[in-house]
Order: sequence, then structure tokens, then C-alpha cells
Amino acid sequence: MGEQPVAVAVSTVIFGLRPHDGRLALHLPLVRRVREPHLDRWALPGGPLLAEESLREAARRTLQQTTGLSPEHLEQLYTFGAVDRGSGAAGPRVVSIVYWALVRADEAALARTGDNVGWFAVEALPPLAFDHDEIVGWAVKRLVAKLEYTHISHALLPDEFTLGQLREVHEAILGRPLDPANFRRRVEASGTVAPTGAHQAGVRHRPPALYRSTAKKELLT
Amino acid sequence: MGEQPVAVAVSTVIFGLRPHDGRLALHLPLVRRVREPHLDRWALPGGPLLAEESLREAARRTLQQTTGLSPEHLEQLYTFGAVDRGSGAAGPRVVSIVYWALVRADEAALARTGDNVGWFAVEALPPLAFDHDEIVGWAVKRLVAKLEYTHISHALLPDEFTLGQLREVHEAILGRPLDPANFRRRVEASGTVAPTGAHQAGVRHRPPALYRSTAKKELLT
DNA sequence: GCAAAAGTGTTTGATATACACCCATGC
DNA sequence: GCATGGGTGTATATCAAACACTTTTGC
Repeated sequence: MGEQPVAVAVSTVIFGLRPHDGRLALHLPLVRRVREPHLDRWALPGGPLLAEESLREAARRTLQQTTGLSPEHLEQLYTFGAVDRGSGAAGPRVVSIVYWALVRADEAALARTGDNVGWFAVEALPPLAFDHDEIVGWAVKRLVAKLEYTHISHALLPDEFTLGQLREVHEAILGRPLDPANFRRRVEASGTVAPTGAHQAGVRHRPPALYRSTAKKELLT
Repeated sequence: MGEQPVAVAVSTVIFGLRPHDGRLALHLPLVRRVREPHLDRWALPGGPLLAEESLREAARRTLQQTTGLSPEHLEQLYTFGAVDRGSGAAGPRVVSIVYWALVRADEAALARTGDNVGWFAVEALPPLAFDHDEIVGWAVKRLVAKLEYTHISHALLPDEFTLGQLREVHEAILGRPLDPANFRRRVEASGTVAPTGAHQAGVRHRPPALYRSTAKKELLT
């Protein structure tokens, strides 16, 4: 069996919520490429897999190095390995394992930005390097799908949150308003949240109850 | 950036239906390992990724070479890359991209078998090499999930089939009987099948109508 | 006629949606 | 009081499950 000259890399689609046009909207951080191919284009953060780290560790490390983020939720998305992917023409072939992640709104707000790292609203992305546009599309699809049958939305919020905040998260991801009454009932019936007993003070209306997620942390490879 | 000594391989979990204990049951083909590590244990068919082929092509090729099968449906499942995965102790590290596939019942019946290739019922698997038990578990989970919201079950049947046969497929995968009346209504309402107008003759009861799948072939990387 | 599976009809319960309405706070 | 979102109640529609019943063949 002959060995192949294939390089393995890891990239991540990181979702965070940021204000956009007066509303919360789904954003993601991109890094500007500082070498060919696709010099100067925006790309997903990532880097090569090192010999002594797992795929997940590689995703965390490259994320930390390029954006300073430590996502709450990190999950494998898909592996891309078309033959023409490495570069425009020559260069080694790259198999790219893509993860997707969620960071809390407060983390996203604090994240390091600069000339070479920026946050972009998912509905208004610049042209991306490689096939990263397609990858982001897959990640959004996966996020929306998982919103329905899991509790991932909690990963975008702090430990304690109101149901109004949770609803805002869902509305930002789905891109449409949700009925507050029905949303409340669905969430309460799902048993994924528990009231802390405390209420949020200082609002100019009835103080909303605070909830905590009852879901345990994920354990995926 | 240093290159890493990482090998890339592809494996596939192939599902097919075969009679087992008088009923149709989910089976998969395994190959016996002819070298260390895990010599003589059963393992998923697979092999190394070659430099000039896509991941999907590698899956198809290794499948054809080891089992002689050409699955109807082939889809990427997950990529495994823990550091300790390569072998018992030494040896190069392996990143393994796993696909899963469905073959029609008639193909499964004809498939090449022998001392080193055999079909096993999913409920009665022998101990597998590496972490392949875990991988099969994931694949079954994915198959059951996709059964609900896609038309993959059609890939296990010939071009024309009765709703009774389709129901048998679902029952075999889900492991429980389904109400014929309600199953019929759900399938007809889904619009994923169209009657051919023909009926199956030669049965010792009312001749069932034949249907055809209206779903187009998948196009996944 | 009888057995067996195809195919139809109907009842019931669970679940989602729409929307009216009251509650508790800041100003 | 008024505005604002929190929170409750309720009618309606949609859909899934359970199951009785009729149909059409081979024997």
C-alpha cells in the first residue's frame, strides 16, 4: 500500500449573534488570507492538523490562535476532499475537516478583531476563498435543523436567560418572528430549561423569570 | 507550517436487507483483516485514499474491490481521527473518513462472499476491529433518523415496488411492526411515490399496486 | 368458502397555530 | 395612567395512531 501526499487541515464555521440593522443577527468571524492561493480573500479560520492532537483539539487550537475564541459548542460538520481543492493549480492536495461552533453573544462581542479578522453577518458575506461559501451554507442548514430537535440554542446564551432572550436567538437564526406564547409553551414542555426562581430586574415592564439550561454538555468526538 | 505523517483512509458501512429468522433484517458486509493490527478480526471494507480520487470515489473503489458492491446510495458519515487510532502502538496515524451506503436487496443477495467477506445481521455482529463497532452504531442511528425525513428507503428496493414491500423495509430497519393503513397514507401523502398503474400478479391475495420512487438521485460530495 | 394481504373509512387524541386578554414593572 | 413585554387561556386546525371494515385474489 503506497502512502499518498495528502495534507490534512481543519477549519471551523463559528456562529455568534451580533446586532445588525437594529436586530440580533447571525454572524461569523473570518480571517483574511495572508498567502497564496486566494491571497487577501476572507476564509474560515483553520490550520493544519498536528501529529499529536485529535481533530477536535486541532479545531479548538486553530480557533484560539486565529480568533481568540473558545466556543461552547463544537461539532464536526463534514469533510471535504475533492482533488482540485488544494490550490489553483499545483501544491499538495488537502483534505479538510470542517467543524462548526457556537459562541455566546458576550464572547462574540469581545472577540479580537482587526485588519485580518472580522465578523460578518451571514446574510451579507463577502466572497470567500476556496469553496468556503458552500461550507457555510451547509453549516447554516445544520444549525437550523438542530435548532428544532436539540437544545443548541442555549450555547449562544449566558448561564441564566429569559425566555424572551431565547426566543430572540431562535428568531435571529430562523429569520422570522415567533409567537411568544407558543414559544414559551414549547420550550417549557420540552423540559430543556428550568426556572432559577430569580427574576430579571430593571426592565421597564413585568420582570421576566430567569431560566437555566438542563442539558448536559455535549460529548462528541 | 510542518507537514504531518498522517495517512488518510476511507471505510464504508454498507446496509442491505437479507432474510434472518424468517424476517427481513438489516445486514452489513464485513471483511476479515489479513494483516496486523487486529489480524483475523472482522472490519468495515475500506482502504487508503489515492492521490487522484475524490473521497467518494475512494469509497466506491474500495467497496468494489473488497465486496464487489456498487451501492445505490452513498453518503458521508463522519471522520474519525483520534491520535491512538492508527494501530495498537506504533505505526502511522490514520484519519479515517467513513461513508455509509445502501444496496438493494437483490444486490445484497448476489454479493460475493467467502472466507474473507461475510454478511452479518446488525443485531448479531461479531466483535469488530478498531472502533468499528462504534462507527456501525452511528451509521444505524443516522439511517433510522433519515428514514423519517427522507426517501432513502427506496434505495433498498428495485425500481418498482409495492407499498407492502416498502413497509417491510421500514419495519426491518425500525425493528417494529407498522400499521399498514397508516403507513400507506403517510407515504401517499408525502408524494415520494407514484403509482405505475401496473399491479403485481401471482400473489395469493388481492394484487397490490406497483409504485415508483419520484425522488431524484442524490448529489452529495 | 376461506385465508391473506390490499385498500378505505372513522374515531380519537396529541400537537401546533392564532389570537384575545390579563399582569407587573418603569416612566 | 400608559407603554411594554411577560405570561395565561382558549378555540381551531392539522396530523398521527388505533382499529373496524370492505375488496380481490389463490387455493
